[in-house]
Amino acid sequence: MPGEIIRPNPIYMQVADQLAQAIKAGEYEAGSKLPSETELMATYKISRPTARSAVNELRTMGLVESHHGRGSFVRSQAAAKTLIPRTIDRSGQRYSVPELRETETPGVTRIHLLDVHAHLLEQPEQDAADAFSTDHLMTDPDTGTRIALRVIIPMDVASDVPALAETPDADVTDLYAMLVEAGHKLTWREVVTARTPLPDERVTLGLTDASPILITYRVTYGTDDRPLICEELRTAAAMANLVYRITPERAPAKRPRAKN
Amino acid sequence: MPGEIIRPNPIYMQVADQLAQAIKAGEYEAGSKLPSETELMATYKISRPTARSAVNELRTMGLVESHHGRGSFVRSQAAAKTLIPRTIDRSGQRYSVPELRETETPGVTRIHLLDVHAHLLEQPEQDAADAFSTDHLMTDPDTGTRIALRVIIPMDVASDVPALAETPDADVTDLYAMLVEAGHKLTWREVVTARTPLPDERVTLGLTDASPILITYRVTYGTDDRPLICEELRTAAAMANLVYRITPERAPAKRPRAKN
DNA sequence: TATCATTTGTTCGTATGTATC
DNA sequence: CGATACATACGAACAAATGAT
Repeated sequence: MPGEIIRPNPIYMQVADQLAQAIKAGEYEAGSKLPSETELMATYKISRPTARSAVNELRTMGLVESHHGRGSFVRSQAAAKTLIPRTIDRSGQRYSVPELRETETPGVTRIHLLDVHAHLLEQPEQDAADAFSTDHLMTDPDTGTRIALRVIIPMDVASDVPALAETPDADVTDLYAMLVEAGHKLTWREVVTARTPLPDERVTLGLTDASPILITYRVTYGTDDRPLICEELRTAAAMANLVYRITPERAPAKRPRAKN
Repeated sequence: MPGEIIRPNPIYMQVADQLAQAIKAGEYEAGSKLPSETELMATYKISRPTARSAVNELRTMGLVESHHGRGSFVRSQAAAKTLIPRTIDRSGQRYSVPELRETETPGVTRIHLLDVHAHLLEQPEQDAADAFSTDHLMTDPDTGTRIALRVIIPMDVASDVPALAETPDADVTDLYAMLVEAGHKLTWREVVTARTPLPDERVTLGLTDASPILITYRVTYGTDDRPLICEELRTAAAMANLVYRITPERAPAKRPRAKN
């Protein structure tokens, strides 16, 4: 039994803990109002900064959301979420992805590959290659959920498949078709992570708080398992979930992809 | 052009923004020390609470981590992460999942189905059914990353397949085998989300901060697309990523699974 | 329409505790 | 031991959004 912390937890943590447990236990219904900061001050005999810190904890835990001038409200635990299917449909030699409503016309820029993309596209670390980068912004018409999609096409791939260089902002489905046209046999792998959004991501995704965003990197591999293009999708985890269909593979743990 | 916000952003946000951009631009190397709160107070002519708020933003964004008495340090952006393959291997009639090192002997409890699980397992909302719940805790021996896995087996499924009720804490691979033995033809679908950990999750996953955790719900479907069991996996997104292999489907967007 | 009380958001000041070097 | 640095906590004031009067 190694050194447990004897000193009691900070007050704001204790308060946050009690409120969190009460919420999880259903003592506050979804959508109902949390006690105001003034009320918390009274019931727990604490100062306002402490009360604020406690509520702040609940906010970063995603349990409540606060509204200026109104109060803090319990988030519904199972809110209606946009389900984003991460599947690919096949019809003959054409591969299509589930459609998403495009909000703006995509913008194409020429960039140096960042570390993450360079690693996924198996580019040499130093002297990272140039690439086309296309930013799409989609919106779910039902829920208003925004989804950002960035498509990365390395220059060397664009050289081999000139159609890509002409319309790097085409639909992903069409990009796949161009690669097939160029004689590639396509396979896909996707890596999923999550993090708290950066300030500019909050703006583009229309987020009001710092709750986590889901990020997926989908890499398209061509002949000889050569990585061709990378799609990076970002969306608020509280608004949308990803859905995968898992198909059993015959090969025994093919390409486990050694650690970074 | 509707009302853009003219009022400048809060000071602490502006400071956090500038620091965040500097970090992203590589002006602070990974592992290097951020200016101390006192320095921030001087350079930006702000008070201590404001400086603290700015650093706090960077902390919840996962860009820095603070150490009592030492300072705040820039997190390495591309830390070595455990890659968790979410694939299923097939060998004859046996389906196996990639192995994870078990840390503790799993504990089995009997529970009422929670809303999320009930929804995924398509149980009636009211009078939610009972279920076996098994908690596994795994650790990546290389990185020390902890992974929590919970397996949910509804009672009605356990009744139909008595082997499940006997050893609900068996390896998932064996659970699949029991279902196949009972005559089921298995398919899988997985839903991925993310959120900030609750206090107790921080303890079980050994987290020091409030950075996001990845959560996946894998549902195993049997004959007639009947949902049988649900696996819930949780791990820190900063420590581990999920890897999927995407196999094109012939059917056109089969079962889009209407929104919640 | 205007006013007012309530509530959260931001910012300052100050003090003390505690870990690190 | 002392200097530095972050963590916690209190008090105070004003701003801004909201909803009711």
